[in-house]
Amino acid sequence: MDLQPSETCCAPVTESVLDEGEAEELAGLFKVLADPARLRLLSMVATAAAGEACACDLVEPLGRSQPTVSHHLSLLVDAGLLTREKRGRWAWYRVVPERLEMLRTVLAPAALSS
Amino acid sequence: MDLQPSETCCAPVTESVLDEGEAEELAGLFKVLADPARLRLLSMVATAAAGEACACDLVEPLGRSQPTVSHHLSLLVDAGLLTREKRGRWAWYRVVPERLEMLRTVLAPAALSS
DNA sequence: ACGTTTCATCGACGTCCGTCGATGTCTGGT
DNA sequence: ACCAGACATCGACGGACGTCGATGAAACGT
Repeated sequence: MDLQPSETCCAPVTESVLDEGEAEELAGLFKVLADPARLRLLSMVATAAAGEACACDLVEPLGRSQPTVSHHLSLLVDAGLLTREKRGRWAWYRVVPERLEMLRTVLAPAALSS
Repeated sequence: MDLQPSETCCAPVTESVLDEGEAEELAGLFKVLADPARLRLLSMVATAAAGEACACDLVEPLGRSQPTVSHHLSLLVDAGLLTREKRGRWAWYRVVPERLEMLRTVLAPAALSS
């Protein structure tokens, strides 16, 4: 389930009715954000010093097991919201601002109302 | 599960680390958007003429049963994304732009990077 | 008063998903 | 070569959720 390819998924929800495909793709993206653990991980990485965070520093503050944290981070990466870079034994994560911007665009209000 | 009361849930995800409560509340909101049927309903109401749509006009284009459509609309209303007004035998729905704007704010990039 | 229409609610079923312990994989140090 | 540490993957369990048919509630027309 890799969502990255289509960087510009859909027009704003308020602009035209989404077809099944667009809706499915967008829903998949929102589904990744629809979990408190993943939202906190995203938030932790976003606010980390130097703009990146090591997975080793996320397990304890999140309060979940290491496999669970790894699982959630993988989903965030697959959704294009984070990037993973392995350096030595550690994995470093960064947010992808363009991806957040894309979601903001989708939620934008109608440009002009009739 | 009524989410309306707190109109301004959280600071942007990129600003400070969300605590469990904020994350849970935000996740609940995104969960409502994390379904293709609900996204299409939201889109249909948003693009409807006069800014409102009758439930009777949403069942057929969505391609789901009437109870299912009603269920999804109720979730959207509970999440504060739609309002419902009953006029006679019909139920009319409108989008709540402030709610979408709130979500856009949460996804906003950091104001300034170090 | 009765039937019809519109919509919400209920109960049930199947599937998806978050979670964990156990295990595998790779890296670096001794 | 061996061990230890960091992380990903696997398999399994339990709960949450989308879906539908059946039913309930309310409003309108005749």
